[in-house]
Amino acid sequence: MEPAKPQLNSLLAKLEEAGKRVTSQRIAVCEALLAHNGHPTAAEIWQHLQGQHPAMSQATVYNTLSALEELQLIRALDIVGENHTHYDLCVHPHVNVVCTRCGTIADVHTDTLEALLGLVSARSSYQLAPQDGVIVYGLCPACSAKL
Amino acid sequence: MEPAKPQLNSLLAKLEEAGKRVTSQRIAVCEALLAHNGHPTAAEIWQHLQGQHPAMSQATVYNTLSALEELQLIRALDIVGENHTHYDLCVHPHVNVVCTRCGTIADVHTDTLEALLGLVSARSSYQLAPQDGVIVYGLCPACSAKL
DNA sequence: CAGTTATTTATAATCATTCTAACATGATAT
DNA sequence: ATATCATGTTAGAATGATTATAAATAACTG
Ligand SMILES: [Mn+2]
Ligand SMILES: [Mn+2]
Ligand SMILES: [Zn+2]
Ligand SMILES: [Zn+2]
Repeated sequence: MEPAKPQLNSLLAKLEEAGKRVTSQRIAVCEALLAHNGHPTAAEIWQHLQGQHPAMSQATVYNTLSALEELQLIRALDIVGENHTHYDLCVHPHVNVVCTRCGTIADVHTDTLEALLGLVSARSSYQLAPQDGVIVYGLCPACSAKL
Repeated sequence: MEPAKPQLNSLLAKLEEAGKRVTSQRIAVCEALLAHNGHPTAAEIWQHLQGQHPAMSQATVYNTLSALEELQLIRALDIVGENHTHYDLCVHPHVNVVCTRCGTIADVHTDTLEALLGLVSARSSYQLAPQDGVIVYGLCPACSAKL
């Protein structure tokens, strides 16, 4: 049900298509995004790159993530209670379920979300972005058990 | 369709019930929240109170909002691209539609959201908070027209 | 009232993110 | 190729919302 993970080549192709240069730093950030299977933060990407690209500046990570976000190749998730922005490689609309205790994020893919977005667009007259996802909050099974 | 705005007395009663003292500062913050019909930030609340309560510290506004949030009397909204947290007095699950150009927030109340949340809870096994709402992003009619 | 605790205040500290300016790199045009 | 120009990278400084601290104040208890 859930869409296939994007390929490195397609990310780089779209960067180039947008007139951005495909630098070694941008390739590395894209690779790190693909390597992380969840919803990484800028700091996590930067840390992950310290081994292979020790000269990489944090600003470059931030700049690259911003560029990818503007091209709608990734999505920024601002999560209440966390001070780092998380990024989502999956730009197909889906629900991100965040545990308010431990921060674990689960993805739920369902066409009920698309139904909701259609309804919201019609009712509000807002033009929604085609890859709008949502965040909901709760307790993950492990944290629920611990209470 | 949308639930009635909460009363000042009910907010204060729940604070007291939770063992919190009902101070003049907390009353003022609650009043300011009720007076603002939208989704105010801490800074907006504090500015609004400058006239009547010029000695009110920003920390008190932050502390009061945190207390109200913990008691689930208000909800924090972290919006991508804005650096201030917004607060929502309406804790009935609904969709907050944010304009990515001008920041205007519209509310959409629909039971499709509750259907979605039920489905998400079942599929993810997370225990969702009873007043979980969501945020979606788009262009408001006015901003759409300007492009 | 006196004793205890919660709250408020002013201020400083935190820290994720953005800005700056110098340098490096890649593309383009002679 | 070499010069020129635009774009990207870097280290470090600046920003600014939020949080922490510690002293002063206000509310509750008996
Ligand atoms: Mn996701
Ligand atoms: Mn709302
Ligand atoms: Zn958890
Ligand atoms: Zn707008």
